[in-house]
Amino acid sequence: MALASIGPAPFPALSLPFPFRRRGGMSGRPPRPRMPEMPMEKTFDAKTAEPAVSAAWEAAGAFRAGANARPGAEAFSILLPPPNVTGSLHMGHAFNHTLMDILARWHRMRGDDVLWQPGLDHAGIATQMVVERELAREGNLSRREMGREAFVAKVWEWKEKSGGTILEQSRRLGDSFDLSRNRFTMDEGFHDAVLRVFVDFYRRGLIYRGKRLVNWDPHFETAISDLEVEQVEEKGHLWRLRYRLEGGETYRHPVAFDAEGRATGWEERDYLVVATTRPETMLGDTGVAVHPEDERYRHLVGRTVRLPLVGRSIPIVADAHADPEKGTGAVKITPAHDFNDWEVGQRQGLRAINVMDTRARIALEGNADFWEGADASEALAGLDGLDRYEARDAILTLAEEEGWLDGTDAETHVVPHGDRSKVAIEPFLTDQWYVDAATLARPALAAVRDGRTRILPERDEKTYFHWLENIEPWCISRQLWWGHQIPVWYDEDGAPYCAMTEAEARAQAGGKALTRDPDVLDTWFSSGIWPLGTLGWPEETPELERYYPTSTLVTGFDIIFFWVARMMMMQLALTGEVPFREVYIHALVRDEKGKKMSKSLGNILDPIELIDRYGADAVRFTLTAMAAMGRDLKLSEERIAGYRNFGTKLWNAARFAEMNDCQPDPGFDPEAVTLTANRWIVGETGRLRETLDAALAAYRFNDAANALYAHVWGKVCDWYVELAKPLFAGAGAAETRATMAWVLDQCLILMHPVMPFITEALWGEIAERGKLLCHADWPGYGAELVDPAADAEMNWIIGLIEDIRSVRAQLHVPAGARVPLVELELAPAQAEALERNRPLVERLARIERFERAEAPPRGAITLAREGGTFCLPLAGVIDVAAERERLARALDKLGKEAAGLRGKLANAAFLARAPEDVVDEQRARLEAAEAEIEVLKAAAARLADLERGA
RNA sequence: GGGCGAUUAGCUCAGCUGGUAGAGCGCCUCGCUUACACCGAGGAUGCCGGCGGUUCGAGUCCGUCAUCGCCCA
Repeated sequence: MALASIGPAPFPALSLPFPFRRRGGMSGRPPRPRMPEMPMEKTFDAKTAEPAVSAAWEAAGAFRAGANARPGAEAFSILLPPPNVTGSLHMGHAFNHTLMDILARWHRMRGDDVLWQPGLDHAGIATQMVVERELAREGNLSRREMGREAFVAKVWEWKEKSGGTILEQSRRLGDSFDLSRNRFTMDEGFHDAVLRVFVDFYRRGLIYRGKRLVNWDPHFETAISDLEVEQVEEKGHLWRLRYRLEGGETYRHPVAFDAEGRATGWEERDYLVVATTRPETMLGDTGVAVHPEDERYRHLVGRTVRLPLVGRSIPIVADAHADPEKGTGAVKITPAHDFNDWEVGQRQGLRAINVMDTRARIALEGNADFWEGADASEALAGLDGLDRYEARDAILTLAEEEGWLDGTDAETHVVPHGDRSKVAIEPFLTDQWYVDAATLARPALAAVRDGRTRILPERDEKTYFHWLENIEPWCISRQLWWGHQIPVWYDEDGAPYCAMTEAEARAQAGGKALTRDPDVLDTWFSSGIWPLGTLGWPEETPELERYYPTSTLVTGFDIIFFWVARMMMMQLALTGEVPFREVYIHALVRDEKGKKMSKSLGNILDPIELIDRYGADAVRFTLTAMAAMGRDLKLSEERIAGYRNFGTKLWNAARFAEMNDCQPDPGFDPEAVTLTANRWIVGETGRLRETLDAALAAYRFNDAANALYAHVWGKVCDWYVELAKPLFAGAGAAETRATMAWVLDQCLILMHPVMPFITEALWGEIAERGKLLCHADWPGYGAELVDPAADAEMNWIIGLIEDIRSVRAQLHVPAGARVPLVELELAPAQAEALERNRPLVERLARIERFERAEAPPRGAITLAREGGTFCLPLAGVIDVAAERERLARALDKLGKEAAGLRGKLANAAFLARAPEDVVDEQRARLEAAEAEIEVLKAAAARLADLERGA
């Protein structure tokens, strides 16, 4: 022991200074003897220690791919979901990163070849938005004014300047990713890989161009994919418009009904009433649909109506899309501005007339499609150029004036909105590029179905299947400037040439003049190849060979579709191999009331602020402890404070060890210790390692955190440290000191993945070490360290101490008073146990002396324990009434338990059908309960005597 | 409308394969016993949402209803 106490360090000094270490190393001086005048502080100072620990890790290159890998190690690779360049660390990242970091550190300590790959996403629309806003604030030219090239240059400039702060912030959390391998989705190599995928998919027919309705974002003036659309419920109106029948047609329309719903009154009409939530789109109407079985309108199918305002003659068609129950049962059809209407139009052969521009303003001038069959009018001219909502009002006003507004009803309905712009999406007819997602989905489904990739929790596997089974073509072109420009060139006739470079495209075109498609790719198209792209694909790099497929993907449920499913599809299409073997999907971090954290609600907890206040370890431990699989976590600051206290507890246990000269002994053999308490805590440590590994292997992070907490606080601090105090004064002092040092070292090692900073700091604080803690060997011991005899003995002793304390407290024995303990009956095993551990009981239960007696002294309190009966002679000291109550409470509880057990054991079916060991267990419990009842009854009787006598 | 999930101590939640209901915080009573007051000792608190079923045995499995939440349309 006491190895470091004199002379030079037992290990060659580390090449890395520990600025947080006060002894040795710090100022370049050789290690000095212990300096009792400089004890550890009472609390861990996270603010100063964390940067120092980070610096030590970095100086050592501790997180480089393969660091600390043993020869022939298995690879463990994990990808950081690349945050947006514009991003900053929020609680969701903190949670996500903490879980990944735990896995990475755990595997690294186990000697696996760990690669944790970090990087950033260019995040097309989000970044373009941020930079545009910046430009406006600084009074610069707008995007359009400066032009594409200059704008993109600005974005790059901005990215260099302020992008990637999130990775800096991640270091505060302790993220152990390999920053030397940092990648960006717009890096040159990555860009080439993205284009290659496009070209490859194009050639294989997996990417195609199509003219169809897309979700158009009028704010950003770009197409977006289905996933980027949010359905928002809104209060709106249903307007009824009258479209006049052509050719002087009239019909009888039912207007009065009897109780059974039969028509009893009719009126003669020369018009059809259509109901709509979007009157402004009527300019593009090319039909009216009624349900084929709707008796009210059946006879009108095939006739035409005249579109008000426009004068276009449009047919009445029979289509099941028209719901007789909704509105008037007749619905206007605008194929160019509504997804359902588009379908109807396709089925019924109706024209699609686009009446808006890219900003969702009415666009009639020069609109040949529109004017075909329409009558020019002043009213129409007045609508041209109006915003869609202004146009709505104008049209309604005209309808009222002209008498074709039939009526208005209030209605709530669901309106699609852009998830970034928050404006209503306009279904818009354009040419876009699509990925044939259905084809790509098949292998992605198969890979999860046959277990090549496992998705946890299972529930999310279902979500994944459901989405892929019903997948729609993926629109990947965006009318933005920031992103990977689509590698397609067109000749004068509009024929496309897809190639990696313009030169190649020109060669394909036979030298014709070409212009490049101005659009860029959906951000998710490039992040979709994150696994391959970061490892150097399409080159056959050693990293690709070593780390692909990656081991685990840890990510939130909100990007299962956006990212996880698409990575599966794309990687499989490119290599035939899955991108990851396991996917762990975690839930959302919410505020303490369960609300989603959002800027507008102002309920954001900023992880950096919390780290400043409580330290990164506390934040990490909290997130880990709350990470029950698949459940959202409600984060409260109190909880974080609680786990900060936990760190302090560990710190003080180490401080206690230091004050008592417990130095790690490299030759310590945990199996060789002899004292019961030492054998017991060694066994507990063995159990912890097994529990912890099992929990981490199963992604049961909360189980891991709770096991650590229960061990460190509940076992080591509450009991072992207290037990060690008397032992330090006795014959086993040396063994106990060594065991204490070992136990604490094991705590540091096992806690390190979750609380890396405080453990690394303590590791350096306690002794000179050959290695950083983050590279310490993960132990392989387990339950073989458990000595059942020592375990049973210690638990019996602990139970006895607890009983005595409980009695003392309940009977208001002054906390400082020492009392005698009288042994009445004691089985041989228990007698030996007590004999061996007398000093522990004496100190922890505040016993004055041990006595033996045949019968309980008058006025004594009786304690019944398995294998022994004790008394505390407290006559005169105790509160008799309180004791009566205590006994009554105890007897009541035991009585209930015994009754339950008796009932069970009297049940013939139970005896016949339950497994033998269960039956035996119940019998043993009944016996124990009955024995205790006897003892307590006797005690109650004596107490009654005492009360009568007194 | 379709799918998924939740309902357990005052609060926030664990409870994996059915076999004595747990944790943290909060609360109450004591306590500066030299590791720790970011602490220690002790204590109180549960028709495990309702109903029905399977089982020797159900918080745990099945059905159903209610309430809440999320995703998709």
